[in-house]
Amino acid sequence: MKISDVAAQSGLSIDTLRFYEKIGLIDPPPRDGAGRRDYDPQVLGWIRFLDQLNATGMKQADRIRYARLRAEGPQTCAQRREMLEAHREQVALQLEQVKNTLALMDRKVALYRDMEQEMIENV
Amino acid sequence: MKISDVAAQSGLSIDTLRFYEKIGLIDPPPRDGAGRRDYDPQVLGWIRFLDQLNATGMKQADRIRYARLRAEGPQTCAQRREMLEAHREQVALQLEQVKNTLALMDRKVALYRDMEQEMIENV
DNA sequence: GCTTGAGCTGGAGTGTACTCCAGCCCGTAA
DNA sequence: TTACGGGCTGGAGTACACTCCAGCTCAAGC
Repeated sequence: MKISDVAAQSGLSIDTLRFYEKIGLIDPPPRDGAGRRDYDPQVLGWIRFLDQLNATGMKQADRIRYARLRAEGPQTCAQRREMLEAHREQVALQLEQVKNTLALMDRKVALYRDMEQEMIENV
Repeated sequence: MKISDVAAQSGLSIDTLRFYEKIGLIDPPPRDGAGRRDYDPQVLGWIRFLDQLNATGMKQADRIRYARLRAEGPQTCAQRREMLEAHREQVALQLEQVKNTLALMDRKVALYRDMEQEMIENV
């Protein structure tokens, strides 16, 4: 796959893909005869996972650390598992917080509706 | 309340409190005889709400817009409600994503455990 | 065979959200 | 009465995560 295809299918920009490669989040792909990156489509799954870690607030530095362990091969399973378990706890807390905020916003919206209603009645 | 008390109880730093005031997220509190900020404890509730908007990904610019509407008084209820409803949708999507990621991480952790077990057996 | 477009590199620039600092003032405790 | 500790201001600095740019190469279509 060309870099433009990966960009289109992953939602990352071409610049971001190269940036991720530079900082070690994505393995440098092989190059074609003209020196252009030629990605294995499997990279899409990895990018999706990186996005999910990102969206749940994992820091770049930690994602890089995870990516490096992953690149080292199966002997780093235990460390990767520990990282995921630690992040899992963060995400679980986040889930509670997001639920609370959702409920709070629903209450506030209802409150504002009441206030609007009252203002109409008091004309 | 002194600024140090608000900082201690809100979890924000003193610098951040002054910064929030500067950009319009927090109303400028009255000053004591020596020119020091003297906060109404109610600000704590407002800061907690700001934190929740923050933690659910609302942009600074939008939080400022909301704060400005709030400062304008009850006639801005409808606009604030609209903002909250829009953000509510974002948060609901986020909730789904966080749930998915949590499930994915659980699967991955289980997978890594299996792999570790297998590596032990294959010694 | 020349133009066009995609991709390449290294490095500079951007936006967001703080965070820190110098140099000042003021009120309380020793 | 002087030495602290806490607070003040305006402005500079930082961290993170991209994003953009100049100037180049290469391959393919006309």
